[in-house]
Amino acid sequence: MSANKRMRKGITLKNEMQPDRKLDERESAILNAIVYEYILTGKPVGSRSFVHKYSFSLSPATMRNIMFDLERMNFLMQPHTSSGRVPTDKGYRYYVDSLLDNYNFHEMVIDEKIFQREVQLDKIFESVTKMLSITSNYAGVMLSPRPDFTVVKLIELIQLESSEVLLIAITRTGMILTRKVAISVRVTQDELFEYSKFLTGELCGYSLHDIKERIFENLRLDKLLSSNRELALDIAQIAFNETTDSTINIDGIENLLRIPEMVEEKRLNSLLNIIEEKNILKNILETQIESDGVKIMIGEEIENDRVTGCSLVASSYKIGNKPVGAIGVFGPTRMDYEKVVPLVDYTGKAVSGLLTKMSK
Amino acid sequence: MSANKRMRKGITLKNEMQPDRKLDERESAILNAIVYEYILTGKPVGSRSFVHKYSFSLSPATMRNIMFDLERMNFLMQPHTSSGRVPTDKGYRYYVDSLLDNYNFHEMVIDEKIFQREVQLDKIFESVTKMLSITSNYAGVMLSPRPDFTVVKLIELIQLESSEVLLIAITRTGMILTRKVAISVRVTQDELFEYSKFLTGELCGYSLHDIKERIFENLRLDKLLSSNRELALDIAQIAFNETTDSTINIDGIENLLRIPEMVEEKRLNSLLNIIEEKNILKNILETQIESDGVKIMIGEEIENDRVTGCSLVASSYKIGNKPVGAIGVFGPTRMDYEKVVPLVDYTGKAVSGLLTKMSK
DNA sequence: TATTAGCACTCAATAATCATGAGTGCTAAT
DNA sequence: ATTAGCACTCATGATTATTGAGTGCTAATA
Repeated sequence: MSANKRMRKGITLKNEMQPDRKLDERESAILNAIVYEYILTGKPVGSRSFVHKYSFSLSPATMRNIMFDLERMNFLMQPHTSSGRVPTDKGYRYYVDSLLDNYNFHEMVIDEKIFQREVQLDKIFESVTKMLSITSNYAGVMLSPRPDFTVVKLIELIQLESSEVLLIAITRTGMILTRKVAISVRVTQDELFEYSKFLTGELCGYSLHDIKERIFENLRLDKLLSSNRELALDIAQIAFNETTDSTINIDGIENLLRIPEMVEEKRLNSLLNIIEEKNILKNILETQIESDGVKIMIGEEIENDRVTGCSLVASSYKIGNKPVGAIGVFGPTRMDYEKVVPLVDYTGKAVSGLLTKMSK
Repeated sequence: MSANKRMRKGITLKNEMQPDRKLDERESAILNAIVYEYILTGKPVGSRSFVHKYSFSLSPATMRNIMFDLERMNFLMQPHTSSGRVPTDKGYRYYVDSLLDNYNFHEMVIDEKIFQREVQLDKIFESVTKMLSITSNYAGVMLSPRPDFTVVKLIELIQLESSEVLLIAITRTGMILTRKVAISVRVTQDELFEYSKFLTGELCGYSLHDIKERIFENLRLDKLLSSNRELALDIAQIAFNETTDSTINIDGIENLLRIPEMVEEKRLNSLLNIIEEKNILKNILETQIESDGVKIMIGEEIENDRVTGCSLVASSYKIGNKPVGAIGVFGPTRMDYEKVVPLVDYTGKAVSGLLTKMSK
């Protein structure tokens, strides 16, 4: 008898994980409902009230048996004996995967004008993160494109001091990079103007990365350069050599501080770590650039010792077909995925569209 | 009999504030020691242990009498009857004023190289706030100079699209302002180069404020302008018309979250308000620009409903003799003023020195 | 007259006890 | 396979005592 079997296992295997098997339809529905309920209330889900609240035509006892099975398969856990059940990371994962399977990523009503009003790129980054945090009520994050892979459109040199030149590079997306370069020779404003035209001519259309890696070599090899042009190249080479790294924007930390469970010891520490050391989130987001669509990292799936009990819903965004950066929403494991997932998905697509349009 | 007098007042006047009078030396010393002790421990200071710890040659009873007097004069208060005393805002104020009187603002050992390594202005702002927060263990804040009052050194126009021009203004302090301006006429790169020279010639040496308020008028009145120059002026006028506001940098909020008393209800709210709405701190700091030296705002002295139980130690900084911005340390009222005050003072002077040097 | 010892009183904080109720697992009946 | 029933667990919250550091006031003292 399976009740017997269950009983015996209940005694001997209680803490042993059960080999994975496919959940039947009822189990699946119940697991998802439990996770849903827990996300809603934050309280361990117990058999009696749960059966009642969701009008399952099941007795609490049966529910207990099912919950017991789900626990043995590591989808659920009990904070302490004789308390209700709480989802494990694996439980959340199951829930989220079902969500992603079923979700119809249809249009959402986010005003695209938020984006279109902004002109300067870093303002866009700011307003996107702010929008993400406000509409999700968690923290919004955005990883800017690696400037390395943005394409230069225009280069301009300006004299600052007799021995200092400012190089301004404007990219297709409208990013403005400025670099001061010290020079030893005196040059006139008119000469600089010439250099600018020369540099723009040679470097326009290439990415910073290409410029750094190949262009200078090629130019120096292929052509007989006048000493003037040589100097122009020197300046540019110094300017572009400095590594430019992508930046991370985070907004809405205060939302997280308003969530009671985030202010508890370990999670508060995760949070403080993240405020203090933005690179943590940056590294995490960087792993998401290459993957398509919405990606969700739950609890320990975020492989960073300093972050526990948190989740990240992320999406890359593209310029044309090339993924260049990522956005996301960061919050507690018990997050309203149902709301956040489509938000991140939609925003990612909107940002892609906008940047693609801008860089034409 | 004064004991009698005290007694009677103790009954009838207990909660009535006593008119101000000058504290005698012993009272003064004791008050300061109480505040000091409270800053140290965070626990209400009681007569017995206090007398013992600080080896006063006084009995606890006498100490109680003195504390009673100090309470009547509103320097101290009791969280509840029969608990030790806690400083009021006025008590902190007294303590801090004594500190300021006695403090010898001698050299501190902060590595000035922190500043000198940075070239770009906003990097400096970031590193100053970071430094303030790290060395104080509270939150560091910095209000940038009002760009309005920075002096333009150079103007450069760059063609972006056929109908869009980028104006770059470089200020004496090395700040780089960029503005996109839409134009209806077609111009060549060479013409823009001409305009740039013209604009630099006319506007160099004036502050943004002056440029906005007077220069354009004057130029248009005094000279017969070619239509070209007219266009150049139009572009500049549009670019400069956009109000540029000073920015606020805040760093080290996480330090505040590590202080238990800051995480309690009302103060946590002050904190959240400040994270959410940076303008609050900005407005507060703005009131400090004009005042010289270190200013301290304690508790309710910060006249903002959304901030309670906090203090700000601030100092303005100058370019030459003109105060242009402010820095500060923000933390709980129970702050280690003795450490923070000289830090802010020194940093203010260092920033002044640096900016003054940069703008020469 | 200023200080202090002594006393009665207050009150926050802690620990100890108890009741409650929502939960469990297991057995046996359906 | 499901469920009713039962004994058991345990977090939570209320209640009560205990303790200890504090107070204010009186009366004695230097």
